[in-house]
Amino acid sequence: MARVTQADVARAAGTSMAVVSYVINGGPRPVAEATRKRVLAAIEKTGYRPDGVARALAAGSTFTLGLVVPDIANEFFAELAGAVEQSARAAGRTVLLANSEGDTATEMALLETFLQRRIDGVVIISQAPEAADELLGRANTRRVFLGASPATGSSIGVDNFGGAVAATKHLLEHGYERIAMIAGPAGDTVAEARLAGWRTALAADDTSVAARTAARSPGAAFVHQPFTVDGGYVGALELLGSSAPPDAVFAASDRQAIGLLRAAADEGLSVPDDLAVVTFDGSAASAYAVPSLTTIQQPIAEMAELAVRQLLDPEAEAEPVRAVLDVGLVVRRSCGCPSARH
Amino acid sequence: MARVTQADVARAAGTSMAVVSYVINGGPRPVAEATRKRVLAAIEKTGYRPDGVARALAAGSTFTLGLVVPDIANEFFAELAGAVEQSARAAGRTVLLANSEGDTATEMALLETFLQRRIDGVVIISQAPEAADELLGRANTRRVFLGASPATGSSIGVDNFGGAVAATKHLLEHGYERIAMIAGPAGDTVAEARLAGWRTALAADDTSVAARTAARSPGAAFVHQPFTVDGGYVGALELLGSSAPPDAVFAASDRQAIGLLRAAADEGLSVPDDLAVVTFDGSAASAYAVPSLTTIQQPIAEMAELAVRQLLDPEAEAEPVRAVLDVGLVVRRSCGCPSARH
DNA sequence: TTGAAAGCGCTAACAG
DNA sequence: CTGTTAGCGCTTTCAA
Repeated sequence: MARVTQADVARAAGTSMAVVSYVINGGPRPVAEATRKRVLAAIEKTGYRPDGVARALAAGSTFTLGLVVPDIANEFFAELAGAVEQSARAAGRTVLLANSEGDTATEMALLETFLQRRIDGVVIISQAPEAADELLGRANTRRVFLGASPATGSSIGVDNFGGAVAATKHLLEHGYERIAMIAGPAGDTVAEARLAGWRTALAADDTSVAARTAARSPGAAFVHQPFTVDGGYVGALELLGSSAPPDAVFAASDRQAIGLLRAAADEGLSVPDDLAVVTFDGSAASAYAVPSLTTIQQPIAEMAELAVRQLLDPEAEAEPVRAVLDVGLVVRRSCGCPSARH
Repeated sequence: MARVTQADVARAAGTSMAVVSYVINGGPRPVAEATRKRVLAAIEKTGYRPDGVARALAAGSTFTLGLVVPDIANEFFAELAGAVEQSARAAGRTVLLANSEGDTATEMALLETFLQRRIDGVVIISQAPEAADELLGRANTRRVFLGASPATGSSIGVDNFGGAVAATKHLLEHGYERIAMIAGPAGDTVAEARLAGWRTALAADDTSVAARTAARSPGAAFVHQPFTVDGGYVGALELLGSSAPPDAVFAASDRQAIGLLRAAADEGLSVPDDLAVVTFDGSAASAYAVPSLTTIQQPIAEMAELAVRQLLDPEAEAEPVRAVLDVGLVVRRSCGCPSARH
């Protein structure tokens, strides 16, 4: 009933612990084929299971990656977490998941416990990139930031500005004239980039009333709201209740768009007929919504894969990635495109 | 730059490693207040961070819990994962999250890596409860099953049967006569319990056409589908396309209900006017859907809390919990209740 | 109340 | 190619 250790296996195989270790790890010394077979048989026979903790202590690696997200119940982060876990698993690593709840102090506390557990690296969607980077740097721990990132070091993001421009342009091409925006929290880098994209696209389109409106009273046509369903709901009500309600809205995230849909329904507005919507993220929820949401799709799997590779690749140690991935417009129903499936 | 160890702290405090350990862990031996202060100061000064791996090896506990869910991108599981993580964190534990992808082999492999990492216990939503229980039992690892569970051991579930009865009854009270069901996968215990509840409620209501229909051709009024949005979509199309389409549907999960909503929209059916819907789970998505979904609410936080407590409580070791928690009907718009908010 | 030292189970020099 | 052994950093027994 006691735990089977490497020593037991060695005894059963009539060899030494070192050799057992070599066959398990495929190195660092070669082992004769016959010996290898005997060891494997002994492992089988004894039901030996390597002790990851002891191995981590001796080898100096836990084979574990940490992932910090603001909110795992947010489908976008849930999908990302799933993708990271998959990439990590493919690389023989396990992932420790933590929720910062969008709170800086919690985030730092989580990183602290990660460090205590000696994770090999962390993927983080940070609320305070500089502070997080500094802490991890001091602990000499590899890290890659998704979204908001510190001035230096590895980060993977998407072209938030370009995506927002594309989204807004699409709405403009539909002929909508009062294109409002539900933006993310003020000060958030990602949110600001999307907001800037929307502004830029409108400004470039001098025929639109929206452009003139935005230019004259830049505060009128958008609202800052958290990246939540509720944020989208509240923001939408505000926009729709204004003296000059929009005929289209660009929501900075799928979560907000879901809230916007709910608000439109409450106001008796039909989407896209009375109000067109384009959003940002491309989580599965955007496809399932009624009506389905035209959205700027983030390459989730690619981001996850890239992040994990950067963390694990010994070569990559020296030179950080500063990736800005492309996003694509996925046309569905909510923008009013007649040809869209669903 | 090298790692600060307990020995460094001991040196800085002018004491021994043992004493440092005592103050960090608050035992098992008492420490003079003055010494304690010196040690604390030394920890501060050196920037010492305990090594969780070494501690785990020496103490025999990793302070880590494992959680296995079928699919983290499913909002219900995501919410559950969030709740488990929160409960675990409150108890000073970290959680290792893994996705079985609904696959038995993957599930077993994940449990195997958990065991290697010597997690202190696991919370699992299993595809193969008996096999999982056997594996964990052999490894002497504490576990609690959520949903499907083995014949013995700790499990926490909800009253699936009762909830389904309540959901169906509610539809019956509305006066709907052809109440169909999108059931979960055939053979799944949870799915079968919900299906049985629906059947029972219909059978008890001898005035309804649905009851007669179900009694005469039990295969006609329900379809087995996976617990996914797509499953709901496909199932709904099948039901709606039948020669005697339903005027109400009970979906076995929120995910399926989302798909059902989409299918209804595609068919030009308005919910709840043309088709009433009640679902099961009560994830946040059910509240955000348009129309908002009347649902059987599972007590997610309570389940998580109970599970973590059972895993950690030394007393609980001997006697397993076999909890069946109550569920409640949350009335929203999709069932046709006029008074419902949204 | 404190300290010395024996492990926890494994990896990887190093020596053969 | 194989074996011996010194740690990895911490907890805890045991003796002082």
